[in-house]
Amino acid sequence: MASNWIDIRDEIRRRVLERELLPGAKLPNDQELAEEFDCSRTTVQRAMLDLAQSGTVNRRRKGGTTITLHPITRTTFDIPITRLEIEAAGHEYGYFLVSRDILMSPPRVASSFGLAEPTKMLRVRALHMADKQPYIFEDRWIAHDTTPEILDVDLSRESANEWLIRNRPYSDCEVRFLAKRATHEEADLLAADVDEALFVMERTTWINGAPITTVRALAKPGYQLVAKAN
Amino acid sequence: MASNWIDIRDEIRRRVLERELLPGAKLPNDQELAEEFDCSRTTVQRAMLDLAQSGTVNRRRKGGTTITLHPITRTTFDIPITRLEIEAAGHEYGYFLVSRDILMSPPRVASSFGLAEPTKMLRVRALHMADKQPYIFEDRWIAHDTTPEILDVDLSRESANEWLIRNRPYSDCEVRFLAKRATHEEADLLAADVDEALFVMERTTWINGAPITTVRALAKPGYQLVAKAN
DNA sequence: ACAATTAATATGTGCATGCTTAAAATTTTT
DNA sequence: AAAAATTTTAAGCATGCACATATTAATTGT
Repeated sequence: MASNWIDIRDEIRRRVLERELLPGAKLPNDQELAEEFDCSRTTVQRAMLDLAQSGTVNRRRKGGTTITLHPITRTTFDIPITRLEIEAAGHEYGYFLVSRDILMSPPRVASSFGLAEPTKMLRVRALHMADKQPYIFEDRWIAHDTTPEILDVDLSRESANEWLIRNRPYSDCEVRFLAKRATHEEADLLAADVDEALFVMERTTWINGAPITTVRALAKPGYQLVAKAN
Repeated sequence: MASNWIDIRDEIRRRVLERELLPGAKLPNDQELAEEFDCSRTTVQRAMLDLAQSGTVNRRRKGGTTITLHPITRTTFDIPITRLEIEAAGHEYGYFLVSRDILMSPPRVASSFGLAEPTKMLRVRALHMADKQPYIFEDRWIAHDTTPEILDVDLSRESANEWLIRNRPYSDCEVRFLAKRATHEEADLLAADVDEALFVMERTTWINGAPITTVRALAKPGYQLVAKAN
């Protein structure tokens, strides 16, 4: 008779799905649910924690538990290291440094860090390849004042991304997905047509508020990011 | 002296950040950590649950807890209902039905449901507008054999999405992000240039294995999806 | 009428204990 | 001796109970 937390979660989820519980509806409190499901309040709590994390319900102390008013699709994407993504797909990984310069960051880059003023940064552009074919082109800006060691790294051998992941921890990360038309140069690098639509992943990282790096990764035409929701 | 679960989580996270714990490293078991942090195993378990869900550690019964070998960027996106997204941004929402037909689904659509054979489906194309400007164009296919009521709905007044959300629960959902070049017609509808790069969100839903709907949403030029990771 | 205080209530946290699972070690079988 | 079946055991996982904390509502004081 007594339920475990997964049964409870699934049953509440079913009630939401079957419209027995409508968006905005208030659930009985944990104690009452525990009686209904013939278990302790802890077990109900465990189920509710999961439902709250998946965005199905909202919980507020004293306010109780309510079904999320406006249904959303909550999706979790794992963005891997490009080399590993390529190798996991069974392809041969290749890496090619396109350019390495110390430049003033353009407004787009400064603003992605939330900075008003452009600063001098290390800009690294590189190409990741799968089975000799272009896969992802990355255009990276590194705040070398917070990570001076990067200036001594041979970036023609290893991608800045992998060096940074091994050596420069970050505390905050912002991710941004968008689409962008290929410029002449980008089309050339990615073996794409000019004006081809490219899928773009931008990532910016900070350590305790200080900028580390921002990268715009342009994927080859046809690239897709897939996830299962719910 | 005794720690709470958030302190423990943050301390483990700090050790990973500071490279005191390297990728692949094995953590002490919950019992030992409980002694170190002067608390019960349950409290450690709670911290570890959180770390596992954020992708920082992997836990295996008997195998113990290890730091994730290949760091990934795990990001959670909440994709809202378009009307609410527009209204939340303080814009006036507009909706316009472009077409409504019963057609054989093309291979692309059949395969997104995992079906080999094309079937007859209801195809609805509609435009969502923000302050009279095109915002998102959606091209939707609905399996009307599993949802026959949709055939009686006046889709010139309400978007199929909102009707479905209110009336047709789903159990599984797949999300896909990509970029696509605007065709003449798409450019026209979205007030974009031909060949403009469009950000595309595709969502396919099922109820217990049976197809419900698949939608390709083309966002206006400049659209971005943003999330904080970690 | 308004602000400050107090009470009530629902969720959150921590601890103790027992259960479940998967890897490793052992035994049995072929 | 190798392979299959079994037992052991070391980990994480789940649950029941008691207490902490936040938020709302009611009450009291000015």
